[in-house]
Amino acid sequence: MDQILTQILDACRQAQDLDRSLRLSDVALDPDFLLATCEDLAAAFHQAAAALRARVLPFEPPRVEQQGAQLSPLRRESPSERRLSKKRKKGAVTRTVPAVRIGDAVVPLDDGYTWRKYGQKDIHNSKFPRSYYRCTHKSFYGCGAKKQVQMLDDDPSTFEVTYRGEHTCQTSTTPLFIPSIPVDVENRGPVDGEGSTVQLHLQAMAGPSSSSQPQIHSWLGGENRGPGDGEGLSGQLQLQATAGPSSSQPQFQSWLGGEIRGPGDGEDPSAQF
DNA sequence: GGTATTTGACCGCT
DNA sequence: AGCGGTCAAATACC
Repeated sequence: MDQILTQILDACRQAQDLDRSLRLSDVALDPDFLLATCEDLAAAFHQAAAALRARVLPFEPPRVEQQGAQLSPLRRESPSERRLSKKRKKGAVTRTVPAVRIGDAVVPLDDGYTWRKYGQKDIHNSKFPRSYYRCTHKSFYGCGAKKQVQMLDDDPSTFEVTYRGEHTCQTSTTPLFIPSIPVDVENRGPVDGEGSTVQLHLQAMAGPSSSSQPQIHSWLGGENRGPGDGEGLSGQLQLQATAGPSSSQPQFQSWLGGEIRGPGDGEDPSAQF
């Protein structure tokens, strides 16, 4: 548990650092810096939340649409996908995952498991290669879980992730894409003696799907800048941090929109994220 | 030295 | 025959 608390506190410190940076204004004018920082923050809180879920909830596989389920009308199968779907084995499940930038690399949002890459292939009629991963604990626990990751041709900010097999290992953290429970973490640390409060609120927002929405936005310069624009987005992860008791406005807001395809959209919003 | 990643080759399915 | 999925040797990284 100490390790989880350390993760949370580290994330909180990052948020406080950003708060200070924003007050200094210079770096606050750099959208690239802000985007990178927000994404780092999101990843840090995400990992802490995953670790907490691993403690709170028993093991549960990712709640995702079943393979072969009808796709959203906004997301038609490409020829290659149609071909692949014929070949996919029964039981495989696919979902779209927002991309996050970690350093120079763009990777799918962490799903809470640890994976080992064992292959990569260029796929016919796809611009981007497909990567193949298996559970890191395959050798130790004989865990047969695998996943395939591929960037979408028409939306490089989104990855299509296909899961196969089930995790039999117990050491992996519980996946992030499980029924949402609001997580509120308050850290009333002695920073600057002001009793700064950093709140993390992860919540799923129900609504009609809209795959045309960009997946990740910086709060500066984007078309979608806040909750108002978020209406109608499905499966959004909201990360909002406020710092300082005297703040009359949020210091930053990062919106990560992870649309989840399939007929389940809107029917069972609690199953998203 | 151990572990993870890369990448060409191989195999099975359609 | 073409393609996707996996293997395994080579390489990189810690």
